[in-house]
Amino acid sequence: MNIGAASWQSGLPVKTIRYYEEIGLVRPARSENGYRDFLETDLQRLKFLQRARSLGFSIDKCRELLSLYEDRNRASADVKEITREKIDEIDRKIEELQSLKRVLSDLVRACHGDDRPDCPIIDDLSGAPGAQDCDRAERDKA
Amino acid sequence: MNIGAASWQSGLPVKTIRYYEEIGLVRPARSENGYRDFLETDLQRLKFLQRARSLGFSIDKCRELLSLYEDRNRASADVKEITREKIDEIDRKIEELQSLKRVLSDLVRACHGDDRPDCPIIDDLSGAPGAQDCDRAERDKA
DNA sequence: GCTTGACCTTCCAGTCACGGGAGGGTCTAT
DNA sequence: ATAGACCCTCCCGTGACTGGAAGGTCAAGC
Repeated sequence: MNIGAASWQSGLPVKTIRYYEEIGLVRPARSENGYRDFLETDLQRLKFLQRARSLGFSIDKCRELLSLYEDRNRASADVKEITREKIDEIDRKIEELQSLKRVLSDLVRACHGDDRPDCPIIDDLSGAPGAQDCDRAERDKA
Repeated sequence: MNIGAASWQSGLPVKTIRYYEEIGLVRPARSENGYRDFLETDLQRLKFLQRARSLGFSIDKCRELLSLYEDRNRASADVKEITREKIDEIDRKIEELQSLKRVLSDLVRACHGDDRPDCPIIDDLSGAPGAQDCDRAERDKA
Protein backbone atom coordinates (compact mmCIF):
# COMPACT_ATOMS: atom_id res chain seq x y z
CA MET A 1 0.00 0.00 0.00
CA ASN A 2 1.35 3.40 -0.98
CA ILE A 3 1.51 6.30 1.41
CA GLY A 4 -1.57 7.97 -0.07
CA ALA A 5 -3.73 4.95 0.64
CA ALA A 6 -2.21 4.62 4.11
CA SER A 7 -3.03 8.25 4.72
CA TRP A 8 -6.60 7.71 3.61
CA GLN A 9 -7.04 4.57 5.69
CA SER A 10 -5.45 5.99 8.83
CA GLY A 11 -6.77 9.53 8.66
CA LEU A 12 -3.24 10.90 9.03
CA PRO A 13 -1.79 13.43 6.56
CA VAL A 14 0.92 12.12 4.25
CA LYS A 15 3.42 14.54 5.76
CA THR A 16 2.64 13.29 9.22
CA ILE A 17 3.20 9.69 8.23
CA ARG A 18 6.59 10.53 6.76
CA TYR A 19 7.41 12.39 9.96
CA TYR A 20 6.38 9.37 12.03
CA GLU A 21 8.72 7.24 9.99
CA GLU A 22 11.51 9.74 10.52
CA ILE A 23 11.14 9.54 14.31
CA GLY A 24 10.81 5.78 14.22
CA LEU A 25 7.14 5.34 15.04
CA VAL A 26 6.55 3.28 11.95
CA ARG A 27 8.90 1.44 9.60
CA PRO A 28 7.28 0.73 6.26
CA ALA A 29 9.07 -1.40 3.70
CA ARG A 30 10.13 0.05 0.36
CA SER A 31 9.04 -1.04 -3.07
CA GLU A 32 11.56 -1.33 -5.88
CA ASN A 33 10.69 2.14 -7.10
CA GLY A 34 11.55 3.62 -3.70
CA TYR A 35 7.95 4.16 -2.67
CA ARG A 36 7.02 3.30 0.90
CA ASP A 37 5.01 0.11 1.12
CA PHE A 38 2.70 -0.13 4.10
CA LEU A 39 1.59 -3.54 5.30
CA GLU A 40 -1.47 -4.21 7.40
CA THR A 41 0.58 -4.08 10.61
CA ASP A 42 1.95 -0.66 9.66
CA LEU A 43 -1.56 0.52 9.02
CA GLN A 44 -2.63 -0.73 12.44
CA ARG A 45 0.13 1.30 14.02
CA LEU A 46 -0.87 4.39 12.08
CA LYS A 47 -4.50 4.06 13.10
CA PHE A 48 -3.40 3.53 16.68
CA LEU A 49 -1.28 6.66 16.51
CA GLN A 50 -4.06 8.67 14.95
CA ARG A 51 -6.45 7.72 17.71
CA ALA A 52 -3.93 8.19 20.52
CA ARG A 53 -2.80 11.60 19.23
CA SER A 54 -6.40 12.73 18.83
CA LEU A 55 -6.89 11.85 22.49
CA GLY A 56 -4.10 14.22 23.38
CA PHE A 57 -1.25 11.81 24.09
CA SER A 58 2.18 13.26 23.30
CA ILE A 59 4.40 11.51 20.79
CA ASP A 60 6.47 10.09 23.62
CA LYS A 61 3.40 8.71 25.36
CA CYS A 62 2.27 7.27 22.05
CA ARG A 63 5.59 5.50 21.80
CA GLU A 64 5.02 3.98 25.22
CA LEU A 65 1.47 3.04 24.40
CA LEU A 66 2.54 1.49 21.11
CA SER A 67 5.05 -0.73 22.83
CA LEU A 68 2.40 -1.79 25.31
CA TYR A 69 0.04 -2.32 22.39
CA GLU A 70 2.46 -4.76 20.87
CA ASP A 71 3.50 -6.41 24.11
CA ARG A 72 1.44 -9.53 24.56
CA ASN A 73 2.50 -9.72 28.20
CA ARG A 74 1.62 -6.16 29.11
CA ALA A 75 -0.20 -5.40 32.32
CA SER A 76 -3.34 -3.40 31.75
CA ALA A 77 -2.38 -1.52 34.91
CA ASP A 78 0.48 0.11 33.00
CA VAL A 79 -1.86 1.37 30.31
CA LYS A 80 -4.31 2.56 32.91
CA GLU A 81 -1.58 4.45 34.72
CA ILE A 82 -0.50 6.35 31.61
CA THR A 83 -4.09 7.23 30.90
CA ARG A 84 -4.66 8.41 34.44
CA GLU A 85 -1.58 10.63 34.26
CA LYS A 86 -2.97 12.13 31.09
CA ILE A 87 -6.26 12.84 32.82
CA ASP A 88 -4.42 14.55 35.67
CA GLU A 89 -2.55 16.65 33.16
CA ILE A 90 -5.81 17.62 31.50
CA ASP A 91 -7.28 18.50 34.89
CA ARG A 92 -4.38 20.80 35.64
CA LYS A 93 -4.76 22.50 32.29
CA ILE A 94 -8.49 22.96 32.76
CA GLU A 95 -7.97 24.51 36.16
CA GLU A 96 -5.34 26.84 34.83
CA LEU A 97 -7.61 27.94 32.02
CA GLN A 98 -10.53 28.41 34.37
CA SER A 99 -8.49 30.60 36.65
CA LEU A 100 -7.34 32.64 33.67
CA LYS A 101 -10.92 32.94 32.55
CA ARG A 102 -12.00 34.19 35.95
CA VAL A 103 -9.44 36.99 35.89
CA LEU A 104 -10.31 38.02 32.35
CA SER A 105 -14.04 37.85 33.02
CA ASP A 106 -13.66 40.11 36.04
CA LEU A 107 -11.76 42.57 33.91
CA VAL A 108 -14.33 42.47 31.13
CA ARG A 109 -17.10 43.05 33.65
CA ALA A 110 -15.28 46.05 35.08
CA CYS A 111 -14.69 47.65 31.68
CA HIS A 112 -17.52 49.80 30.40
CA GLY A 113 -16.33 49.25 26.83
CA ASP A 114 -17.28 52.45 25.09
CA ASP A 115 -15.28 55.00 23.09
CA ARG A 116 -13.61 56.58 26.10
CA PRO A 117 -9.99 55.66 26.78
CA ASP A 118 -10.08 54.79 30.46
CA CYS A 119 -10.06 51.04 30.82
CA PRO A 120 -9.65 48.79 33.86
CA ILE A 121 -8.19 46.06 31.66
CA ILE A 122 -5.31 48.25 30.50
CA ASP A 123 -4.91 49.50 34.05
CA ASP A 124 -4.51 45.97 35.28
CA LEU A 125 -2.05 45.03 32.56
CA SER A 126 0.07 48.07 33.27
CA GLY A 127 0.22 47.07 36.91
CA ALA A 128 -1.83 49.98 38.12
CA PRO A 129 -3.04 49.66 41.69
CA GLY A 130 -3.78 46.24 42.93
CA ALA A 131 -2.75 42.68 43.31
CA GLN A 132 -0.29 42.46 40.46
CA ASP A 133 2.49 44.16 42.43
CA CYS A 134 2.48 41.19 44.77
CA ASP A 135 5.06 39.50 42.60
CA ARG A 136 7.67 42.13 43.04
CA ALA A 137 6.76 42.69 46.66
CA GLU A 138 7.32 39.01 47.34
CA ARG A 139 10.61 39.06 45.50
CA ASP A 140 11.71 42.12 47.46
CA LYS A 141 10.97 40.39 50.73
CA ALA A 142 13.18 37.43 49.78
CA MET B 1 19.23 50.17 33.84
CA ASN B 2 20.97 47.01 32.58
CA ILE B 3 19.10 44.00 31.33
CA GLY B 4 19.61 42.08 34.56
CA ALA B 5 17.88 44.75 36.59
CA ALA B 6 15.12 45.04 34.00
CA SER B 7 14.65 41.29 34.23
CA TRP B 8 14.40 41.46 38.02
CA GLN B 9 11.99 44.38 37.95
CA SER B 10 9.75 42.97 35.23
CA GLY B 11 9.84 39.32 36.20
CA LEU B 12 10.84 38.34 32.67
CA PRO B 13 13.91 36.19 31.95
CA VAL B 14 16.85 37.98 30.37
CA LYS B 15 16.58 35.78 27.30
CA THR B 16 12.94 36.68 26.88
CA ILE B 17 13.67 40.40 27.04
CA ARG B 18 16.31 40.07 24.34
CA TYR B 19 13.81 38.11 22.27
CA TYR B 20 11.19 40.82 22.76
CA GLU B 21 13.68 43.37 21.50
CA GLU B 22 14.42 41.19 18.48
CA ILE B 23 10.75 41.10 17.50
CA GLY B 24 10.31 44.79 18.18
CA LEU B 25 8.21 44.72 21.34
CA VAL B 26 10.67 46.91 23.21
CA ARG B 27 13.49 49.19 22.00
CA PRO B 28 15.95 49.91 24.78
CA ALA B 29 18.74 52.44 24.21
CA ARG B 30 22.37 51.33 24.26
CA SER B 31 25.10 52.50 26.59
CA GLU B 32 28.58 53.29 25.28
CA ASN B 33 29.77 49.81 26.16
CA GLY B 34 27.03 48.25 24.03
CA TYR B 35 24.90 47.18 26.96
CA ARG B 36 21.16 47.69 26.67
CA ASP B 37 19.92 50.60 28.75
CA PHE B 38 16.30 50.34 29.87
CA LEU B 39 14.45 53.51 30.80
CA GLU B 40 11.36 53.64 32.95
CA THR B 41 9.08 53.56 29.89
CA ASP B 42 10.80 50.40 28.64
CA LEU B 43 10.30 48.85 32.03
CA GLN B 44 6.63 49.72 31.92
CA ARG B 45 6.31 47.94 28.60
CA LEU B 46 8.10 44.89 29.95
CA LYS B 47 5.86 44.71 32.98
CA PHE B 48 2.83 45.11 30.73
CA LEU B 49 4.06 42.28 28.54
CA GLN B 50 4.79 40.04 31.51
CA ARG B 51 1.29 40.52 32.81
CA ALA B 52 -0.42 40.16 29.44
CA ARG B 53 1.54 37.02 28.56
CA SER B 54 0.79 35.49 31.94
CA LEU B 55 -2.88 36.05 31.17
CA GLY B 56 -2.46 33.98 28.03
CA PHE B 57 -2.44 36.66 25.34
CA SER B 58 -0.35 35.73 22.30
CA ILE B 59 2.58 37.89 21.28
CA ASP B 60 0.49 39.34 18.48
CA LYS B 61 -2.35 40.22 20.84
CA CYS B 62 0.21 41.73 23.20
CA ARG B 63 1.38 43.90 20.36
CA GLU B 64 -2.17 45.12 19.81
CA LEU B 65 -2.72 45.67 23.50
CA LEU B 66 0.55 47.56 23.82
CA SER B 67 -0.41 49.93 21.06
CA LEU B 68 -3.77 50.50 22.73
CA TYR B 69 -1.94 50.93 26.03
CA GLU B 70 0.06 53.75 24.54
CA ASP B 71 -2.79 55.30 22.56
CA ARG B 72 -4.27 58.11 24.61
CA ASN B 73 -7.31 58.16 22.32
CA ARG B 74 -8.05 54.45 22.48
CA ALA B 75 -11.60 53.25 22.95
CA SER B 76 -11.94 50.91 25.90
CA ALA B 77 -14.36 48.95 23.73
CA ASP B 78 -11.40 47.82 21.61
CA VAL B 79 -9.57 46.47 24.63
CA LYS B 80 -12.71 44.81 25.88
CA GLU B 81 -13.24 43.14 22.52
CA ILE B 82 -9.76 41.61 22.45
CA THR B 83 -10.24 40.36 25.98
CA ARG B 84 -13.62 38.87 25.16
CA GLU B 85 -12.15 37.05 22.17
CA LYS B 86 -9.50 35.63 24.47
CA ILE B 87 -12.18 34.41 26.86
CA ASP B 88 -14.00 32.71 24.00
CA GLU B 89 -10.77 31.02 22.96
CA ILE B 90 -10.27 29.81 26.53
CA ASP B 91 -13.83 28.53 26.61
CA ARG B 92 -13.27 26.52 23.46
CA LYS B 93 -10.09 25.04 24.88
CA ILE B 94 -11.77 24.13 28.15
CA GLU B 95 -14.59 22.38 26.33
CA GLU B 96 -12.16 20.46 24.16
CA LEU B 97 -10.21 19.35 27.21
CA GLN B 98 -13.37 18.36 29.06
CA SER B 99 -14.52 16.26 26.17
CA LEU B 100 -11.12 14.57 26.02
CA LYS B 101 -11.30 13.98 29.73
CA ARG B 102 -14.71 12.36 29.43
CA VAL B 103 -13.43 9.86 26.87
CA LEU B 104 -10.31 9.03 28.87
CA SER B 105 -12.24 8.73 32.11
CA ASP B 106 -14.67 6.29 30.51
CA LEU B 107 -11.74 4.22 29.33
CA VAL B 108 -10.06 4.26 32.72
CA ARG B 109 -13.31 3.21 34.34
CA ALA B 110 -13.63 0.29 31.94
CA CYS B 111 -10.06 -0.95 32.50
CA HIS B 112 -9.58 -3.28 35.43
CA GLY B 113 -5.91 -2.27 35.62
CA ASP B 114 -4.23 -5.41 36.89
CA ASP B 115 -1.39 -7.55 35.57
CA ARG B 116 -3.41 -9.20 32.83
CA PRO B 117 -2.92 -7.93 29.29
CA ASP B 118 -6.49 -7.41 28.14
CA CYS B 119 -7.24 -3.75 28.24
CA PRO B 120 -10.20 -1.73 26.93
CA ILE B 121 -7.97 1.31 26.56
CA ILE B 122 -5.64 -0.44 24.14
CA ASP B 123 -8.66 -1.94 22.42
CA ASP B 124 -10.08 1.48 21.87
CA LEU B 125 -6.81 2.94 20.61
CA SER B 126 -6.38 0.09 18.17
CA GLY B 127 -9.83 0.77 16.79
CA ALA B 128 -11.32 -2.42 18.06
CA PRO B 129 -15.10 -2.59 17.99
CA GLY B 130 -16.99 0.58 18.53
CA ALA B 131 -17.38 4.21 17.67
CA GLN B 132 -13.90 4.94 16.38
CA ASP B 133 -14.57 3.41 12.99
CA CYS B 134 -17.03 6.21 12.37
CA ASP B 135 -14.29 8.29 10.82
CA ARG B 136 -13.50 5.85 8.14
CA ALA B 137 -17.12 4.91 7.67
CA GLU B 138 -17.99 8.55 7.07
CA ARG B 139 -15.09 8.92 4.68
CA ASP B 140 -16.17 5.85 2.81
CA LYS B 141 -19.62 7.27 2.32
CA ALA B 142 -18.23 10.45 0.78
C1' DG C 1 48.31 45.60 38.34
C1' DC C 2 46.12 41.21 38.18
C1' DT C 3 42.76 37.96 38.78
C1' DT C 4 38.21 36.33 39.73
C1' DG C 5 33.57 36.23 38.96
C1' DA C 6 29.42 38.37 37.72
C1' DC C 7 27.54 40.57 34.21
C1' DC C 8 26.88 41.71 29.34
C1' DT C 9 27.17 40.84 24.04
C1' DT C 10 26.10 38.09 19.57
C1' DC C 11 25.13 34.01 17.14
C1' DC C 12 23.65 29.24 16.52
C1' DA C 13 20.87 25.24 17.60
C1' DG C 14 17.02 22.97 19.66
C1' DT C 15 12.26 22.52 21.31
C1' DC C 16 7.12 20.10 19.45
C1' DA C 17 4.65 18.19 15.82
C1' DC C 18 4.29 18.94 11.97
C1' DG C 19 3.14 22.12 7.18
C1' DG C 20 4.67 24.29 2.83
C1' DG C 21 7.10 24.24 -1.14
C1' DA C 22 11.02 23.33 -4.47
C1' DG C 23 12.87 20.19 -7.58
C1' DG C 24 12.59 15.95 -9.48
C1' DG C 25 11.29 10.80 -10.40
C1' DT C 26 7.25 7.27 -11.36
C1' DC C 27 2.89 5.49 -12.75
C1' DT C 28 -1.42 5.23 -15.35
C1' DA C 29 -4.74 6.55 -18.71
C1' DT C 30 -5.68 8.55 -22.88
C1' DA D 1 3.66 10.88 -26.16
C1' DT D 2 1.86 13.49 -22.83
C1' DA D 3 -0.96 14.98 -18.97
C1' DG D 4 -1.85 14.62 -14.36
C1' DA D 5 -1.68 12.23 -10.17
C1' DC D 6 1.19 10.23 -7.37
C1' DC D 7 5.76 9.56 -5.00
C1' DC D 8 10.60 10.92 -3.33
C1' DT D 9 14.12 13.93 -0.54
C1' DC D 10 15.60 18.20 1.32
C1' DC D 11 15.15 22.48 3.51
C1' DC D 12 12.77 26.30 5.78
C1' DG D 13 9.12 28.11 8.88
C1' DT D 14 5.92 27.97 12.83
C1' DG D 15 5.51 30.21 18.57
C1' DA D 16 7.79 31.69 22.09
C1' DC D 17 11.17 31.02 23.82
C1' DT D 18 15.65 28.19 26.15
C1' DG D 19 20.39 26.61 26.26
C1' DG D 20 25.03 27.03 25.15
C1' DA D 21 29.45 28.67 23.04
C1' DA D 22 32.69 32.26 22.47
C1' DG D 23 34.00 36.47 23.87
C1' DG D 24 33.84 41.63 25.81
C1' DT D 25 33.11 44.62 30.35
C1' DC D 26 33.01 45.88 35.03
C1' DA D 27 33.74 46.02 40.16
C1' DA D 28 36.01 44.06 44.11
C1' DG D 29 39.73 42.11 46.45
C1' DC D 30 44.70 40.91 46.72
